[in-house]
Amino acid sequence: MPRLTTAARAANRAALLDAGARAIAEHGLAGARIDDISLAAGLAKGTVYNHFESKDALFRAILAEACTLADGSAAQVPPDAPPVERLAAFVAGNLEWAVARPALATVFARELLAGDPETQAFLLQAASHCVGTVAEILADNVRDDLPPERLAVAFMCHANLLLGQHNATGWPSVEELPMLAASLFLDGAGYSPLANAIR
Amino acid sequence: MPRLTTAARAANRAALLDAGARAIAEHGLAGARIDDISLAAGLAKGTVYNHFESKDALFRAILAEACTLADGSAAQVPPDAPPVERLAAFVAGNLEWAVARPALATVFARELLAGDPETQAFLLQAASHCVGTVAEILADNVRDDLPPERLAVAFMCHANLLLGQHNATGWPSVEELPMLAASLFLDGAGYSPLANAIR
Amino acid sequence: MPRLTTAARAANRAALLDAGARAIAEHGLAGARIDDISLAAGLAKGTVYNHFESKDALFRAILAEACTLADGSAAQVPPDAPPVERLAAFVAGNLEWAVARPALATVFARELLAGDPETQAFLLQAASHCVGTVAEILADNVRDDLPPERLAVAFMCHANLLLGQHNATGWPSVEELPMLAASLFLDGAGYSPLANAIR
Amino acid sequence: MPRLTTAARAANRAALLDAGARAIAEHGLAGARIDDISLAAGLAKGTVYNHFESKDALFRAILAEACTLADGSAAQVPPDAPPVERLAAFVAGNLEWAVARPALATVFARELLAGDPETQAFLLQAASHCVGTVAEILADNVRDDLPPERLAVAFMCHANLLLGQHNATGWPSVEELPMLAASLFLDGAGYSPLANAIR
DNA sequence: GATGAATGAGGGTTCATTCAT
DNA sequence: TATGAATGAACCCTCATTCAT
Repeated sequence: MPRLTTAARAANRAALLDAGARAIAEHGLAGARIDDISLAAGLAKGTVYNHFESKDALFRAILAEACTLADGSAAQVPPDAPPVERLAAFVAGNLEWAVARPALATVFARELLAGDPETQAFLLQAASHCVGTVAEILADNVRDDLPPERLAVAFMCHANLLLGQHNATGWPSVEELPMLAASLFLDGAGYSPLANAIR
Repeated sequence: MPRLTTAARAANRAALLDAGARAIAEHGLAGARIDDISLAAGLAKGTVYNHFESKDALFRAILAEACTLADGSAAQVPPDAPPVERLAAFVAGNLEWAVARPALATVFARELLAGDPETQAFLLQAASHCVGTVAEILADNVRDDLPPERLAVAFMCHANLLLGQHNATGWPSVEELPMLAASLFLDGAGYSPLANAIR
Repeated sequence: MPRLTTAARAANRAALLDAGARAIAEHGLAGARIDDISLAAGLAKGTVYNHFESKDALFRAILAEACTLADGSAAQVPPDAPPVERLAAFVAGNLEWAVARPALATVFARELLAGDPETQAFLLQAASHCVGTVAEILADNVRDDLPPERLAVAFMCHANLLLGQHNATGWPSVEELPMLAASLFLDGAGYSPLANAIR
Repeated sequence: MPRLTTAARAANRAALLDAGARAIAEHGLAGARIDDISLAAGLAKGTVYNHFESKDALFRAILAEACTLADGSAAQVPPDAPPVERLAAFVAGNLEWAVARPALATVFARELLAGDPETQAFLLQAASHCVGTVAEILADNVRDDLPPERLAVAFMCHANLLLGQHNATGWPSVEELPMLAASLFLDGAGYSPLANAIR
């Protein structure tokens, strides 16, 4: 079996993942039809089952791909910088793939925000490096009464909420979004002249 | 000679709304079965359709009920108090029904956070009084670069995220949740000695 | 139980028969809903079952009413007249109620033309006087190779077909329809100068 | 790599059309169950929906098949012959498929005679060649007061009525039916010695 | 007798999954 | 390996009928 076939096979798999993310982003998991996904990928229905055990396995693979991208973004956060800038860099890194693959980002955000517990657990485990990085940023820089790991997830949700705002209304722009997310999270939305002054 | 059992009819409708919220909270809209909902309400399948046009109409009625409860909570926010306390009172008011009817709150939060645009638009319109109250609280107390209406929705999402935390892990407790939500939102998670000092 | 109530009860029954005929004419037996019928009669759903055993019994009662009217028309055919005129008189008599109650006529015609065997048998028995009258007219005036009873039914179908034409297109008019039906049936549509000459 | 079993697929479609015609002839459209139709065709319920959009689309396809057969019969009517014989040939041609597929003929006749206006319009359009042929035969050979197209439909109904007689009672026989239909239609049922003499 | 809410069997339709080619 | 027709369990919804008031 020549390696060209292997490359084509990988391309088919990637096409299915992409088409699946787009269908699920638009119609939800239950509303996305295997038939439509395979057609959008330029393949036949049955081919989906040559690559994935089931619709659910396809869904999981899509989430896993998003987690891999998120983990990759986390790896590029500069180690030595103020917390606000590290958080903003984290958001900016994720924004790169989220802008390139908006459907994938939509699915990822939706499950992170409101997925059932099982799916959320899967995400946290598959994106553990990502969560750990954010938690580490926050660990020494937040109020003592807040557990860092939970805040890390909260921050990711918070950033995704802003991305939803951007997708829906254009505000905030891609350029301002990372710093806005970071500063809103750390300093709040309140009008604090003193806090702003020292920032 | 109209039916005299108007009260019984209303009770049946309420039972269907409650059973529907519970089923949808657990299995999602697509996964909730009309048959199960009616049985959980102690009624037969067909009775659902004496009260609601379709599964989707039932879903909408459930969301509308949540919006009504949210609007009611908003009406009880004290007019003269510091913003943090008004926000906390808003959260506390909603917490009352959210704790009494966790499934309803779950459905409401999920759609507010991650519903499709159509559903989100429905929610904002059905809970417009609620959104308006929060926006009014925030209007004079947030950084100038942030539109109050959007922040109002963001705050509601933010509080629901914390409620999700509470339901999943027990933290934060019902008592501390309102003030935590309000202060996190206004002042951020950052360690700001000066800001904390003046708070 | 006072007799006024009895009259009202009869009126309710008549209203149900009329509404039933209209609903069935428009939507067919399967498509006509008991709910709609009772509402159109100004009554509630359950009342139908105070007057008729079942939907099917209502249907049968509607057909029986049509048969009664048809039998009445047959009774008024003049005994001493040329066959063509007697047939025309038969058609004209039926046209009176058919024009007054088009829905009832539609249901009657449809079942006569294309009802299932059971229903057709019911009609022939319920309208036996009517069929007998036509058969008697035809008995001595048709080709020897044709059985009169079957021709009687054929003639009634034939006349109903023309009524359908009238209802759909306005042609032939109510005035010309009876004689057209009779003459077409007896003399055919062919251009027969000799036959026409002696007619 | 398209499916190679195109022939098998066509056979399945034909089996569904045939089973559908038989079920609808026996129970009516509303009374025919998709489940029974598919089982009678040796297929599973869902397969019906691989071939037809809906029950109604299946019904339409059945009618269309009858119209195609009717059009084919019309094409074989000899061009140069007396009108009576051309009409009889038309009936004989249709009798061939009607005898081979009695259920299909029953459905076709029922809708032609008593279908709702929409269905009748569909039939006339789908069998336009057939109607045109009969109208052309009648055009120069009927009384001046009769529009040929309407008579064409009337003749088809008339012939179907006789076919119904044949199916129900055995009279008239298949052999005598075509000429009886033609002569009854053109010359009527009346005892016209002169007309008969010149025929 | 009239009412209309409740009932639940019944049936049309969907779609994830299988498997012969 | 890719294909796509076949499968059938699952599920929403309809509506004739019942019966407590």
